[in-house]
Amino acid sequence: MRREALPPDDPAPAVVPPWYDGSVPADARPAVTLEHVARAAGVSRATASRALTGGGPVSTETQRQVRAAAETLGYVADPVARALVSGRGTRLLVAVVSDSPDVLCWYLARVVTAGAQVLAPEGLGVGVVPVPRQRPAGVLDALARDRTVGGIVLVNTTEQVLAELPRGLVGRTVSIGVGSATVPAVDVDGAGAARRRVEHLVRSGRRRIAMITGPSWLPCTHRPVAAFRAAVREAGLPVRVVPGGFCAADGAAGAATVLARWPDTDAIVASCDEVAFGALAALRRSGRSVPGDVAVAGFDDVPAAELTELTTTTHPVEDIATSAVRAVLDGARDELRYFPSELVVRASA
Amino acid sequence: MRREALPPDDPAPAVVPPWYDGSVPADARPAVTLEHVARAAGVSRATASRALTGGGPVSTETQRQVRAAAETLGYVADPVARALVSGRGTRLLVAVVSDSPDVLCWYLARVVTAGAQVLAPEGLGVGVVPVPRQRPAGVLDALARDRTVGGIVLVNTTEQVLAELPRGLVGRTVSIGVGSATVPAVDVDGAGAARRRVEHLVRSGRRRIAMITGPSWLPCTHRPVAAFRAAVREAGLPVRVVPGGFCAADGAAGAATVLARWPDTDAIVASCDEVAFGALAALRRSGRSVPGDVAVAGFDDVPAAELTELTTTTHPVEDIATSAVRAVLDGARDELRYFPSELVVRASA
DNA sequence: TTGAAAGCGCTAACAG
DNA sequence: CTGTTAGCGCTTTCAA
Repeated sequence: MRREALPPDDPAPAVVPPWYDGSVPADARPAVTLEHVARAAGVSRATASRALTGGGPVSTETQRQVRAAAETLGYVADPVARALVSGRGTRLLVAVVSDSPDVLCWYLARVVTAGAQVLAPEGLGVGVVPVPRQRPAGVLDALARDRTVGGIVLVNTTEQVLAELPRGLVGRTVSIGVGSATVPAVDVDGAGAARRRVEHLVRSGRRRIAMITGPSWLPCTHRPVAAFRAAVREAGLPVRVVPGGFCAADGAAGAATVLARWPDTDAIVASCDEVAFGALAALRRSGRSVPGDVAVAGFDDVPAAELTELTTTTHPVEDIATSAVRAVLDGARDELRYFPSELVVRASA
Repeated sequence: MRREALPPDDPAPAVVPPWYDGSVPADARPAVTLEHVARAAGVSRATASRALTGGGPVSTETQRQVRAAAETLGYVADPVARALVSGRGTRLLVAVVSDSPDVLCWYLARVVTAGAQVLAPEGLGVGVVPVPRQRPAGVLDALARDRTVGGIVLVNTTEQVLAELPRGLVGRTVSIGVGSATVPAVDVDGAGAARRRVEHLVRSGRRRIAMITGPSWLPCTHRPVAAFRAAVREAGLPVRVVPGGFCAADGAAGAATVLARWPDTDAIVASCDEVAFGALAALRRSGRSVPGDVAVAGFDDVPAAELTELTTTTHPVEDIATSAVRAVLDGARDELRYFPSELVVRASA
């Protein structure tokens, strides 16, 4: 048996089993396995496993020795083997709640990439899977049953998705946006972002401020709207809110509605930069000058915002995604957490 | 033994082994395994495996039966188990050659996300790993040794990385950009993009066209430069080329150099949109009007290009990434392939 | 508290 | 061409 013949001090055995001589390169084998660590520490594989994972009783002394051995040997548990036996999975999925199959937008891309960077050192990967908004249960059940998935990060979460989340996914699912009793959530402080923009506009003399909201089916957009209402009301200003979305077209339509309903509007707060760009275009078409007649403030601080001198608030997408992924890795039992959004004053407001 | 007791027609055994009663939900087990397929087809697991993977001799009739059984049972091979035994890995890594650890840019994000979408249905994931430009060998060797990595997509590939690619990675590595005898490559047709922009500029009356190049350490930027030189020379125009990069600052510096060296320049071709934006800013600072005095054409067609009315050429990043990932999955033996880049005429040129 | 042993689902050598 | 057998590296029972 190869394992018997293995010298304890040889982390990379010279004898290559024949089945590795084929298509798979010999050096694709792990340099150091649990067996090596166990031998170095003078214990069994089982004990070494317990010491390393904390999944059972081990004496403190043994644990110390095993950990030291693992450290010196540079041992990293093979996620593949671990996943096979424990069913913990080798990848984390970003589940995007969406009606359209074309789920690729800059926001999702940033979430996925941040996740990929966090997970790569752990030997894990990320995937993207669309979840139909109307009937999410089918896809969610399939994910729960899929041995390769270790956890889920929910994007564009709705109440329905939260309600229909299979029990098997609880404890390894984290939402970006709204959460529930069983699903912790992380999000940007959209309420603060709304408040800060209103405060800035009021400070600079605006008195008739309108908001173009995000898509109403998306629960995480409700908080900023509520915060906007509260902020303008506190300032003694009229509450002007029109429904919108996240696209430039929504911004153009929203701005048109605003101008039709309240022609004296002197500032527009948009749900995101894209919507602000649409509003900007509509404003110019209507003959209004920005920021002369109407000030415009966006949200996200995308690269184009700097280019077009759009006043906006930041959106730390990478921080949020990283935190969500870490939370999944850590058992998804943290509380809701909001990440700060800062005002970036440029020419448009 | 559980396997013996398993009725052939019960794809999801009712008896749950005790070790699945813990933290791992029972339904995380695969509904139907190779064993079920084999029994249904009346053959051994080994034969079923051969029939399904094509990795050995099987009679056509047996193969047909096994495939039919797999089909009706809805069998999908567990990538985890497959990876464990075959060493084929459970994830694909996007290896970004870069000096800075901050490898996150929109381009990489699009590549990673496209990859994640292609790989998710296969039960595989993606990861991102930075590769130091100066001494890539260490990281590359580690990747070759890592059992969890199934393949590599190289981004920002240099000759040195290609030369130092471990043998174990050959056959499962594809480059986006330049390739080599052992590493197939896919890329955008940057040469065509350069030529098309020059032709458009010449058609619209420009006669003194300068190019701001990409980073010179990046081999895939050389082709567009060569194409630019050839195109202006063919048109009987002076060849004006200054070194640049991919950032707005490179564009600003490049434009300043161009104006200092050839003040009568009437058009600038940029290595990418970001550089074009920088050039635009520098041009305006110098009092030149765009497109009146100087036309500017970019490359990539990022969202901001539409917003700022920048004439540019498209960059089908998702198509390229998808094709690279598929090529890795298929054994990385395809030829070099260029994806077309189309001219998008807007106000700036 | 520890070790021996079983086995996750699959592939590949080997003998028939 | 097929079945038997032996594991991949790890976790988890179970008995000591």
